[in-house]
Amino acid sequence: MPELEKTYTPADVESRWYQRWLDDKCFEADPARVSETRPAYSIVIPPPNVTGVLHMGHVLNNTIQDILCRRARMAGKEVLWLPGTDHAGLATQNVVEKTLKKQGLIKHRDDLGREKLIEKIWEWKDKQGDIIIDQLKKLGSSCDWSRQRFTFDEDYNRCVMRVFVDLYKKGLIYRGKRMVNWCPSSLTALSDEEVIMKQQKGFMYHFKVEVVEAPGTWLTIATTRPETIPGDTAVAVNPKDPRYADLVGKHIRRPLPLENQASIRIVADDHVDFEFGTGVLKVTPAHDKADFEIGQRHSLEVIDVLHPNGVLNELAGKDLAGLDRFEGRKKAVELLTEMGAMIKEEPHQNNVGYSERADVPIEPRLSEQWFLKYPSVKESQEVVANGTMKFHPDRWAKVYDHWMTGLQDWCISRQVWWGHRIPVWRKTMPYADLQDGSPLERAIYVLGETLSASQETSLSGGENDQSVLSYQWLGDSKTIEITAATSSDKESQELDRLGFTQDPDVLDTWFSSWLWPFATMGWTGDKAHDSTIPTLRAFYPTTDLVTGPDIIFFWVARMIMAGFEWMGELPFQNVYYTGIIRDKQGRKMSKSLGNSPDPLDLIATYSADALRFGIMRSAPLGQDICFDEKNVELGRNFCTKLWNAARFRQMQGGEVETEISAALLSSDDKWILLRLNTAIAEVSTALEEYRFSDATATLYRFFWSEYCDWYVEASKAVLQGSDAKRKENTLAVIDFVLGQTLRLFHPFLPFITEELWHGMGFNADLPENQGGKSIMFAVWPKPLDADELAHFGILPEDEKTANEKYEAVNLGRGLKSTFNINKKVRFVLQPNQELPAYEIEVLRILLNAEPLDVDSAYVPTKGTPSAITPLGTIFLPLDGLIDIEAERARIGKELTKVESELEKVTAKLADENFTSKVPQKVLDEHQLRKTDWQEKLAKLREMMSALG
RNA sequence: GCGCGGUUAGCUCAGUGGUAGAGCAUUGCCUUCACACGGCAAGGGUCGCAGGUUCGAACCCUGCACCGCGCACCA
Repeated sequence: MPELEKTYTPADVESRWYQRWLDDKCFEADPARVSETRPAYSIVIPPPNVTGVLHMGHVLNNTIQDILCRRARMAGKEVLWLPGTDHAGLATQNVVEKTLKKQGLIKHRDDLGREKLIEKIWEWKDKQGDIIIDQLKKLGSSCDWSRQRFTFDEDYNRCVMRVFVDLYKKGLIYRGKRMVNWCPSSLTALSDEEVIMKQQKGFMYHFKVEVVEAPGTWLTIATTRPETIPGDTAVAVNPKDPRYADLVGKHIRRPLPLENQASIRIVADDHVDFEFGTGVLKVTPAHDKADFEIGQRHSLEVIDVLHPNGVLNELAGKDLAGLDRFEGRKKAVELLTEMGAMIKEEPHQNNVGYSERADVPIEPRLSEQWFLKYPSVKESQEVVANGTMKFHPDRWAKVYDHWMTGLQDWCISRQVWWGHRIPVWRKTMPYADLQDGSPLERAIYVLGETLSASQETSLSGGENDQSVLSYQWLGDSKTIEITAATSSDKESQELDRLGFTQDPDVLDTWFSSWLWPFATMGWTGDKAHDSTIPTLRAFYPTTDLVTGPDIIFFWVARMIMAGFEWMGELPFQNVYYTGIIRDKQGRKMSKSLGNSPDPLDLIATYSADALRFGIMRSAPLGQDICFDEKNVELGRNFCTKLWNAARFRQMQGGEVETEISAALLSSDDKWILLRLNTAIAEVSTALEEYRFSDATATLYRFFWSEYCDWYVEASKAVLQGSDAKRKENTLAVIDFVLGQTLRLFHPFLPFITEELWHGMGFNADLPENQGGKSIMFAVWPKPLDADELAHFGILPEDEKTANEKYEAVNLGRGLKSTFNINKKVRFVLQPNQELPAYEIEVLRILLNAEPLDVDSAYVPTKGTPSAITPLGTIFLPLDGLIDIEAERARIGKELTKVESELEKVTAKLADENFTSKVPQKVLDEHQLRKTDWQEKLAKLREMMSALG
């Protein structure tokens, strides 16, 4: 056995083993190895942004995935943990643009232009993109890096294109002019999910307007956005509101812009709540979703007074034009005040939608965008509702169901450059020109003859290449607008060549992410071909998904729908939702607060194992995690303890023993084997139920208190003794327990367990693929079954035997502590049963007694402290140092407690209400308790009177 | 407004009807030949509040309060 270093140096060990695992291809999944006896287990990683750096959320999430994967490997499964990164459209473009600006290379992205900027981003990606991957490796993540994917790599892009065209063909994707969430900072449309509502403290402004038909009659309007008054094209009241009934149909004079105080209609609309404000609503169809709808109902004009970047335009009037929307608000208030229209402004709290990414208020804006009607909704909703797919914790199923019930079409187009470009081309041309064109054009021409006003047809007819053409005759019936959507490279090149213009927009990042579980496995969309792809066949659907509940709509729900739509099957069987990491004060960790520790610093200080253990220990199922560095420190301490316990074993010498002789087992041996059984069962169950903090708690308790504090200390009676045979047997027990323990720990602490596995020689004599090469393939422990326990002669009551001994030790130590004795000291035991020499020796060692006299006839000096234990009475003779008062006080205190407990239980048993209704088992328990307390009381009284 | 989660020792949390628990922190003692990143021991809780069910409630029911989150939303 090679000797273990006195101190553990994780940095060296961790990098050395990680490299070794890579070299040995330990993480690589082989579909060919999957069989009935070797089932597949798979996870796809939630791909971190390419620009990202590892934060505590990643640590939590990936540690959990790694634990699941490593445990699955040990359970004999063929494991695929498929890694990769997300191109993260807008976020990445922002980061690169910002950097280029900082470097003074550009002032605006237009300085570079679309193609050049995309080139720059690719450069950035190639240079910076793998940072987070390297960081995941530092954490110990056992991903199959040979299969690493990127949501914008060539094959992946093809998947996205194919899916788009497929949905387009199915009529689920459409283009339309709608009110969308517009981000004035990023200058793009956003989906509803990317808008977060924030509570705002602002003002409600009340201003008056005069009714045109009845001069002198004024209406008061309440608004939070006076800067949009120039865009007002009506005011609305509730049709049932008696206050304004006679004004409907009349007009008011719009106060702004000053140079164009148009007369606008008073309309009646149910949307208006007459309790709110003054019951009069200004209607700005261009800048409010509800107002837009009112506008539709009443055919109102739409006046857009804002530039896309949130600056007021010329339609806002000369006073406001050129001002930012917030400055414009102040200015509008000033103008209203000057003209005497302002009545009051009062503080007002309302909710404003913010762009999640840019953190600025969004503007509802009418624009032409691409929308998707979600596919496979019904199956997706059902699969979770009926429990076929399980959410952990399951309360998220309700949240999911609620969202799925109220699905709104998804705005999938983004006005940025970095992303999958919408594969739609357009060209307007005289129909006649098609006749002499390219084969494609001629084909269109031929089809065109049969076209009515607008029609769709498939172009290629090929099975793989999907494309669809649609036509729209323009007014003169001689010109047509041709729209082509295609996922074929060849066709898109042809379209470019023919002067078709591709749609400038790119797709929402999540439109690629939702294909992740199958697009990463080689999916092409060609059913015949896909059914032959070994990876897809073996590993889809995946087993578990581990993610944060914050992306349940963004990602999880959409992946489920995509899974059904293109694979005809759910994408994963279980979804585990992690908690959100908070700091000690309960605040969410964020860059801006600077309260998120750098995981790499933590790894450098405490080791990756320590970080993993620390975070798992504080991550209960379904709760947010309150992160405290103390937990990582504790993880480090735990690793040190493990290291030293292994060293202790090594210092006892001898080879690794495997044969345990039943005949030579001590009560302590039997006890630790039973405790190990319990630990194995608890950890296994906890992992199956995704209760990671419970699993670590069990490991901690078992190893630290049960194994180290009790078992190892007790077995020193044998190890320091002279019986070589017994010593050898105890070492065999220790080796067995340590070997099993290392296995149990491995998913949590991959590095140190691997180091010790080899350092202790546990790998020797094991087959290559079952622990010989790496502990990660060692068989997961299972508790000794009834036959094995019988073989070793272990009975359930053996646990009690040892426990009684340990209780006696506790009480003896308590005596010592009470009297401030901290040296080896003489104890006397008056036993209530026959005790073997071995047990007495264990007691002596654990009590640190010198000597421990066993004497049934012992007569203590008056005032000798004593304790009643399950093994008899223990005395601590203090020759000459007796403090009778102190002992009397101690016993007195205990007497009080015992008396009150006895009183309670006696009262209960005397109550007929209790005794007549309670089950027999509970009654027996109480009876027993009563007897115990009575016995104790008697002994204590005896002790008290012995004090004189 | 609707929904979800939480409220137990100074802190972080276990504990789904029968004697209130763990780790950390605190305090005291101990450098004993695996480990001071250690060992031994001690103190510390009317289980958010108010009702109810029950022989018995931290646990089940009702209401309330506070903290956090999600959805919706009235200008």
